[in-house]
Amino acid sequence: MALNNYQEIIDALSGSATVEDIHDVCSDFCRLYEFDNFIYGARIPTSFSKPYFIYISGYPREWREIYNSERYVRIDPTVHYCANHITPVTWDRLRQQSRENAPVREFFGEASGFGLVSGVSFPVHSARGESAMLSLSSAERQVSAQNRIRETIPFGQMFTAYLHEAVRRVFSKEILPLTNVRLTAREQQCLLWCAEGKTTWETSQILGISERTVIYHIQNATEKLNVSNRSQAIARAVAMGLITPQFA
Amino acid sequence: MALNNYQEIIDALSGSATVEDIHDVCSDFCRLYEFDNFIYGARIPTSFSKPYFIYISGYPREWREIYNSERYVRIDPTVHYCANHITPVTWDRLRQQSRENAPVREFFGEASGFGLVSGVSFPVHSARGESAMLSLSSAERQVSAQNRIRETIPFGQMFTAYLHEAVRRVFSKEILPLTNVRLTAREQQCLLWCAEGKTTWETSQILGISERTVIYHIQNATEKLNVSNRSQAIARAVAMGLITPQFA
DNA sequence: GCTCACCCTGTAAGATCTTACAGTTATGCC
DNA sequence: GGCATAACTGTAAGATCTTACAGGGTGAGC
Repeated sequence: MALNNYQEIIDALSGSATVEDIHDVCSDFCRLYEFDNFIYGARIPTSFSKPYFIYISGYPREWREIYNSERYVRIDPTVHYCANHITPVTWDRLRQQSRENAPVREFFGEASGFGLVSGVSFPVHSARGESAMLSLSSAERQVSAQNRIRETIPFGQMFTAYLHEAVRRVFSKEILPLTNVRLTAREQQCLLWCAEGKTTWETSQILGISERTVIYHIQNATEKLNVSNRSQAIARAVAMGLITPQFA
Repeated sequence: MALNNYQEIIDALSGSATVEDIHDVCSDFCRLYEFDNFIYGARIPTSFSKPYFIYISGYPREWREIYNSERYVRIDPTVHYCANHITPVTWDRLRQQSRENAPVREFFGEASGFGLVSGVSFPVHSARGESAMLSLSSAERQVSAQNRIRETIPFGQMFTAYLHEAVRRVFSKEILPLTNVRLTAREQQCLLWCAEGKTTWETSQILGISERTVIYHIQNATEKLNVSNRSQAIARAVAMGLITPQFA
């Protein structure tokens, strides 16, 4: 498959049905924009203590194994950056920012040994609390790759958004039961005011219904969300964007 | 100020210190990519029932007034789309999707009367639960504007991300006191397990501390977050990304 | 030595939430 | 009419959370 421009790549993403399809499209994207490798990671907020992770990786297996066993995710500045920002970042910049930080310097050094010399990382966050990132790497040094990387950034960022949507679609069977709960209007309202710190009685006054009915709705929401109490229902509902208010 | 490419625009955004500066950069962006007008809106999750809204608008004042008084935000499909998606969308597509929906058809028709004929909307979501969107409009019909719009999309999406960051920076005085709470490790842990549906006693067992101490930490977190009880503390902490776990 | 931030713990009364029991009403669809 | 869904309500025991009281301990930095 030869793809000539980003529009075809985006269309190919929309048509992908399996992880392998998506992997291939990412490889195509790398070829098109002259990167050597990629890795995509997503964190789905199915639970706070044990979220659901999705990886699609073209990185060397050996590096991935070292990365996991050494728990490099704790010091990997691309992960930390992408978890907290919305704009792309070049590894060069992260390297500069953490040049005082010995473990990070060593981390970048070790990665270079696997051909991950320079690169750029794209964060993306969904309205449902999902965080994802795509890193594109090059074996060239940043200096020579710099201009090419800079020109690629808009396309990489758009690609990352579509990539995450595609991943979400492909993994829908696994994550939909956990993320596709539908609450009724009353359930949302009761959870909303509860999340605002109102007691059951206060909520009943706000909504003009009895205290018992508020309990009833929150109980139903708790069952739908498959959680064990009000606090967890609120946490899940907020994380999943279920009680986000309208733009009004 | 004449800006020739998107990189200069991005740099100008980074240098902007006031809403007016940002407004000007948006106008420049419109000129550069041959759009006629723009509007940016952001929703900051300071509260669920009454979030904090930020608008930066180049739209006709008269249309904005009609929009507000008629509460068009309830039917505006660009708002609904951007609140739930991460990829850009052309108004053309939204129009097609809702061609069965009379109020939306009329909404688009009325907007056209103010020069808002065709356009594209870019959503962006932050890790802190903020939702924002940028709409770029053209007085041309979609058919003739289509190709230009399509080519602009990657740049528009990147611009939107940087725009939101710039807005966040400029409005930091207003929103930081509400969004920049720092919780200690223990406070985060106690809230996390509480958000996972654990009781105080269960949390104390997980963390290896007494029940009283868990109450103590949750109480401190509740005060820092300036909220009234555990449920609200969890809601706020989740919405602000304070108890998001590490990528591990 | 002092301050500060953080972590830790106990008791007890009262407020609030959870869960069990047991229902009524309205709407829309087959 | 039967069925499903959603909204609504009451009582009561027991679990859990909130708030008030009152403390002790550690490490970093001035």
